[in-house]
Amino acid sequence: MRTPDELTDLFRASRRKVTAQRQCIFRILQGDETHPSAESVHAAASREMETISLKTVYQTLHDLAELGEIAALDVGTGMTRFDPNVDDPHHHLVCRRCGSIRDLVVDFPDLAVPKGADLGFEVGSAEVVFRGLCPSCRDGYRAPVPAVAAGSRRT
Amino acid sequence: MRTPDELTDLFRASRRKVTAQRQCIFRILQGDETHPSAESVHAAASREMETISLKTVYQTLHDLAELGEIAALDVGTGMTRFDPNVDDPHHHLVCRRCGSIRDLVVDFPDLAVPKGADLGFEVGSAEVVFRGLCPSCRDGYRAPVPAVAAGSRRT
DNA sequence: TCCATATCACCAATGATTGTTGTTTGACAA
DNA sequence: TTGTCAAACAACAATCATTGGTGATATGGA
Repeated sequence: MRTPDELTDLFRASRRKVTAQRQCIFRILQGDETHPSAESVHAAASREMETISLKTVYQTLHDLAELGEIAALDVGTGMTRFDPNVDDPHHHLVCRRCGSIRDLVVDFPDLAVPKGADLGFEVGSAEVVFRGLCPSCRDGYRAPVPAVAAGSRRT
Repeated sequence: MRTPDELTDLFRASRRKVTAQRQCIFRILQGDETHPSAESVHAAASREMETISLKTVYQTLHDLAELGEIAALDVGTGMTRFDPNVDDPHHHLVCRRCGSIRDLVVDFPDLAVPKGADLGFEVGSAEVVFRGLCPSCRDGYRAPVPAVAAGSRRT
């Protein structure tokens, strides 16, 4: 993701308006490696702007995703997670207890659909999700698992 | 997944009851390679049993997943998809237009988190999702995209 | 500064999934 | 076969993440 200032220009160039709320969200995402949900971003933004609405946060996150400045991930934690790191290709480690996500910047050279095995699919991209336990959860720390969508029961 | 008869025994052995509804679901899943959603299974079951409730379908699918007889997948199509093929390890091809899923039985030997790169994570499993267009969608066929969860807008 | 329009905050709606409740039914033993 | 009881059923309401209206406000180029 670019800097808040660059994003300001980018938004104006794409006929989008730059509001105080959006700049606040830009700043929050800047350097955030926690792969926050919309809700998390809203919580952080609310600390700076009491009245910012969740809808505004969703809107801005979608705009950023549309511009390719952040990536929207669905790794089965019940909420869409947003990843400001779109500059170097990477995969993800997902904690199956608390849902925390870490980037894994490793290239798997042979990760491609073998010729003839694609069943006619026109394959565009590959994502790898490693599931396991994050250091905290592995060490038996029982943090309250963040509220998770009704339907995201994992096995 | 085992045969309906074997599943009957397995359910009894695990103190679960075997009802007509459950056996109907066993039969529907048997050999199904479409990675159906709970809703799809319910639609198929309704053809045999008018009054079967969606809740019952969810319950049985969860039981089967708990027993390891089917796998619950979240590949970002907005609904949990269920995969009766748990016997040979495989990955998935997901159509980004219509959400159809195909198995890809290919082993990627170097697919592992390199030592030292795991950030303290205790990694248990790896899933690969290839995204692209299925043959129908690639050929320009514009099937009505199945209704998708509100929050599953993909970029 | 002014205007067209994007964005805001608030509230209601949506869709997948789960909780609740009162009734039915499978499993197992007498 | 029948009695018993917990498990499972169907119907309905609730939940959670996310999105759709709507009237008011603020942005950015002229």
